[in-house]
Amino acid sequence: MAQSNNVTPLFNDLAKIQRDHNIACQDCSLYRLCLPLGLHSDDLAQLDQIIKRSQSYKRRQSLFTVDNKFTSLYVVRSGSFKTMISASNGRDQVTGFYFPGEFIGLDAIHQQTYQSNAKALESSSVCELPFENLQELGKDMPKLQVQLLTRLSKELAGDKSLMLLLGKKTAGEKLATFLLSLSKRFQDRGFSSTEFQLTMSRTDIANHLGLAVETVSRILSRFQEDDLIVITGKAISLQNIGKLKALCG
Amino acid sequence: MAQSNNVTPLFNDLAKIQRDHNIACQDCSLYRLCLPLGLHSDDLAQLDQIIKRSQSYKRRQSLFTVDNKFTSLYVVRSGSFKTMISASNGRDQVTGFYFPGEFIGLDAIHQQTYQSNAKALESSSVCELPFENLQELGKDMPKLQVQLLTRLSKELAGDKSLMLLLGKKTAGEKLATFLLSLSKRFQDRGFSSTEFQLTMSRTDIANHLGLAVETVSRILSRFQEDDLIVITGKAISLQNIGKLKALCG
DNA sequence: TTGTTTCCATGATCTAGGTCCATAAATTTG
DNA sequence: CAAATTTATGGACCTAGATCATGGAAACAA
Repeated sequence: MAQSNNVTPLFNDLAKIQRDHNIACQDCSLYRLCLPLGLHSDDLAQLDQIIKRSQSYKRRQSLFTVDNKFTSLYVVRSGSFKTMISASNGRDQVTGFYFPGEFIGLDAIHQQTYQSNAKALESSSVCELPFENLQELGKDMPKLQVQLLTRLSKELAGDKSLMLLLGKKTAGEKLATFLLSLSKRFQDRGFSSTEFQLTMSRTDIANHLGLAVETVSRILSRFQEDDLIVITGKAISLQNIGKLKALCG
Repeated sequence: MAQSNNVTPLFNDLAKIQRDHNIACQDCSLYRLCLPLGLHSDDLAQLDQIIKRSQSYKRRQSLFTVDNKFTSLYVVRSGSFKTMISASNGRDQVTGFYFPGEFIGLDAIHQQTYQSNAKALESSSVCELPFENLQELGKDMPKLQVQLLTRLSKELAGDKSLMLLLGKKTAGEKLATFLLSLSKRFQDRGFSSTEFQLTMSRTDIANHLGLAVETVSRILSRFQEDDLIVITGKAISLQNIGKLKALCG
């Protein structure tokens, strides 16, 4: 492709990438889901200045790893990430998946070191928010602080639900709940709530839900037999959201 | 006891209770663990004014229940609490236990309604922090905001560890991890790290760890046979913290 | 193109821990 | 205080889902 004799498409792609990455918060399609929500335009301009945009990560590349010094919060701009923590004996737990507009690193604030490994699931990009600058800014911008608290609180509530899932639900209920949670998040982001890509591997899903990979495969096959979903590789289509909801327990 | 002809002990008890409950933040034994950490004394005085102290709850009494309007954060002053969330079919999950100096209700900020039921495990008391006042105060008190963020972040990190426990650990590992987590928290509060009361029922423990009550009983008995612990009803004594740590996985 | 590796699906077996039951101890109530 | 209820323990059995094993399909490298 680099030696293509027609240079226009490549040029356009690059231009588009530039544009997407340098876009100001107020023009960003994620505005509604992201930190600046509710800020006045002059506050927004200040926030804009401290954000480091345009950070790209390839599949499997780490955003940070456990015990790295905590410097910044990250907001997913495009693509997706997973976070993992490890038990002393090597077993690990995928603690979350993160999609555009979602924050990564919130659990690092209290210790000033990152508490997990964060890895890109596909080619992805983030906005980096240096925490010190953010705090500095927050002093004169109460709404920013409220937004941060809200973000943390939301993730906390989500994790409590996940505890219910991990502790009390059957394999089928876990998968149904997981698929609907993804559906909801994609819908909130303006994507289809019924057709999307499972950017994480089956192994990641299994791990996250406290199941074996084999179980995930089997249940997904069963869901397919029951006409609840159609799966083709990583692409999934939810055929009967009502029944899936009923299965969540 | 009310008709005791010697009135002095009762009078003293009441005086003590009064004193304990109205004590100012700066004189509180929980100061080090609580919100005011790092505030200057005039800031502290302001915080003192918005705190509603002296709220007592009896065993089983609710601090709040799901979907109640969120108005305040609570800090445990004495005693202990549990929080629970419910699946649609009645199964529920104990999402946390809370001891003196710990915050309850942080996951309610984002929805403005409480996300769980919070119940006293014994006669307990809390300090109530009306959130609006707290936010108002936070505008001129950056350190207060940082403290709040830190609190949230800490609970978030704890919940991620709990996900690892629920998803990946065996029954024995779960119990060992749980006991050591309590031990650590009591130690931080200046209590014994080896001798304490399990104020929650075996059922609550089982539920929290994603186990059956019977399993909890059996494992605790096994730990006792192996001279790791001594249990007498709700009182527990850790005999071999080293071995317990090794069992955590 | 052909290894090489990673990922996914599915069948066959095994087991940790759940469920069910009975009893005993502790706590609450009247 | 006894009666009633709740809470704790332990045995017998069973099942959901883990583990083991195999083969095929993508993804990746050389």
